[in-house]
Amino acid sequence: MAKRKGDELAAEESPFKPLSAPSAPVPPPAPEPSAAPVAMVPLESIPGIDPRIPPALRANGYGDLWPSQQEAAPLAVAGKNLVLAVPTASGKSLVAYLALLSKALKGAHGLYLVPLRALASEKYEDLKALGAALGLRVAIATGDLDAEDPQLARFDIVVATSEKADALLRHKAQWLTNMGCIVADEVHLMGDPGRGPTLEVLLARFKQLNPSAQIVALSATIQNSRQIAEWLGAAHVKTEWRPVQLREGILYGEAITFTDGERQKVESGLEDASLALTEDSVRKGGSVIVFVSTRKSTEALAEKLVAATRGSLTDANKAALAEATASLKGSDETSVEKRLAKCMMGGAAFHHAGLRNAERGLVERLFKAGHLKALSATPTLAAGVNLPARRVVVRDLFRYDVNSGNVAIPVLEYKQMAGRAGRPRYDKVGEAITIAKTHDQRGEISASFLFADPERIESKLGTENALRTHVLSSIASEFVGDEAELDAFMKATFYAHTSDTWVLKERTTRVIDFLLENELITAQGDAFQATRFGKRVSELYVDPKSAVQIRAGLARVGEARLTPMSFLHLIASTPDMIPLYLRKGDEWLAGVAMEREAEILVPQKHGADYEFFLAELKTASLLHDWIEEAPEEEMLKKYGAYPGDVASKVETARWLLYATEEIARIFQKEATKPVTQLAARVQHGARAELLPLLELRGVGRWRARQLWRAGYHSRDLLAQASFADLTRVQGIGPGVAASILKELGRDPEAEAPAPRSGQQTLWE
DNA sequence: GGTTTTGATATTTAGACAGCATGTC
DNA sequence: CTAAATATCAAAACC
Repeated sequence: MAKRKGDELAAEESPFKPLSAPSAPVPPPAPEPSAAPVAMVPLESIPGIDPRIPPALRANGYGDLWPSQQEAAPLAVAGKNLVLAVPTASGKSLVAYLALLSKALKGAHGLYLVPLRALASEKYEDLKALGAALGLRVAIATGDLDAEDPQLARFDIVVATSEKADALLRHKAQWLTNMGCIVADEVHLMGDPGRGPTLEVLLARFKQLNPSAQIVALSATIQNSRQIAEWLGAAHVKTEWRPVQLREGILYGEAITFTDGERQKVESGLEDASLALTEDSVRKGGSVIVFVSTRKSTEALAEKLVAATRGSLTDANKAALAEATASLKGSDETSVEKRLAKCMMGGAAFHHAGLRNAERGLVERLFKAGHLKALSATPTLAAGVNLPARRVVVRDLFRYDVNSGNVAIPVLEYKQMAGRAGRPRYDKVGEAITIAKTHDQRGEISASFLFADPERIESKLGTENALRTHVLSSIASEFVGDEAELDAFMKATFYAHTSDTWVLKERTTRVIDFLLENELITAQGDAFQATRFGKRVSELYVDPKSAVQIRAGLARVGEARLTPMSFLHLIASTPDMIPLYLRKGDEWLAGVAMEREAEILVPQKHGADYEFFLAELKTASLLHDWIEEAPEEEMLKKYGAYPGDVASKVETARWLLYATEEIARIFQKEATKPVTQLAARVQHGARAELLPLLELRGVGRWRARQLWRAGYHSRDLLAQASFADLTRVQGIGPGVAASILKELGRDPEAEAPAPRSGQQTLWE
């Protein structure tokens, strides 16, 4: 048990004593998680566990059951419904795996739902290894990852994002309707206004489709996890235990005061609080993540963090970082990458969603391996893949919100960031530290974050936005055939479980009206049926509002001067595309608006909405530059965007253009061709002239452009080239050249010089 | 004379799922 | 409408 230093002082000054205002009493500290040896329970002693499971787990590095798992594991194995509310990194995945594997060994299928694609990969790797040891087949299904086999039905366990699972249900994947076990990871996400309703509807649907299926919901510790358990008819297990003890504290001046009352001086010569906290920990062999509220802060801070990390780099660290930095420079070198490389050489890095996925992954790997000593990050890192640090500094507890200025971040979010502290196997304790600038702030932070309970989570299904898409999908997938069935389904949701349903009823009626008016569904008496349009919209997984807007735009095709910009703006004006921010220097967009007026398919917005129109145009303009092969660095500057932003806009555009193409197939056949071509251009980021070359395997935008420059303007011209000529083209090596010729029906082996020893060729 | 520091003022603000059918430098 | 950190630019201090 921690010894209290300076009790007297603590009694007077500790921010953890009750505050003066009796109306807001500070709850007493939670019982200390015991750092003492804990009673582990062997896997083999779980009642009824299949004897094949424990050895498979042990072979994959899992040990005995931690206290946090001991109550839940037997329930999971016995096939019971379960809501497990535990802190991050306390081993809740293992409980889910136990449930899935137990069911699968009995021949029932399992589904593991996650909110992030990166998380899907992580869980898939885990389960694949376990499955291999048990003779079970595991697959992954997300928007951007190969489902190894389109016949997902053949797999015993499928890992999927909730949206992907929802999409599969809309396509009436029969195998999904008789799942034996459904795991919902991070169920507290049900309270997210954007994506929560999908998870909620999905769980309600599974409950309806197969009431005997086992549901295991994993949650962060939230106030009303019991309520979720009641809704799901599940046992509720809540623990605070963590394998690595977590200490939360507040830095004020030069010392940290922890919630147990202990004080600790920060040893550093650096002035700035975040830097001092970093140097203090890194010098003692620790690692640090500093959470801040903006991307810019993340970069500015990382540049300064170097002062705190550089001194602690070993030669091995330096070598690894030098190698990694070199790989970074291999790609188009943008200023963000230069900046990142500079930080990395000093042992620190920044991490936010503006980085490309590869860059984010690189930073994560280097930090995990201990080569990077400190990271500054936006909340991406708190919700994403498992990336712990010995010390977590939550620097910014407020974040800008468009509606209300700077607002305190949710307690749940603070807890998730704090929960990243403590690396199992490396650290005895993890520290989560916030910074107080004034004496008063200490008390405020303590009461509002460290000792505060995370918020309740509330269903966000009651908004028309959420209902529009889910009511349509219910009807289109024939889960619901009339008003009574719709009511019955709505009554089975978490929303209905927690609130009066009259609001829901009223909004549902309005949504039905919207769907009827726009001919997404038809009604005969009380019975509903989706139109061809409605069915397709549901399957395409776009917001019905987007689809209606796209249809309206397509109807004007004859009146406008049709260019790529016409369609790019059409999709950018859709609620499924989040537009780029409008910034100070963006006045040029007004000019574009004038020039392009004849090309725009959507009626221009005026007055107060003019800025929205310009923001849509900005997004469309970025996509237009992309397909005109504008140099990336130039684009990033022009739009104030990051590489990751371009990638995400391109991804969304591809998806919406496909939807546009399909909608055109129904209503405006003559528009399909230009849209198909545009979609290909967006996919590759290239002008139309390169499209034939881009169909070749191994040829992307860069190689295609090089081939074009070398005079190969068509596949025919290319087919006549000699192997030697091709290899002289910038970016085309012997391997690619051979593959191109082979694809064009030539026999490169006859022409190619014998491959040098050790060099791999494509046709071996 | 040129450079750095200081200070007032202007500017900006987290994240990321989905179709379908195969592969960038 | 709200806030705070960072960027920017000009003036002042410094070498």
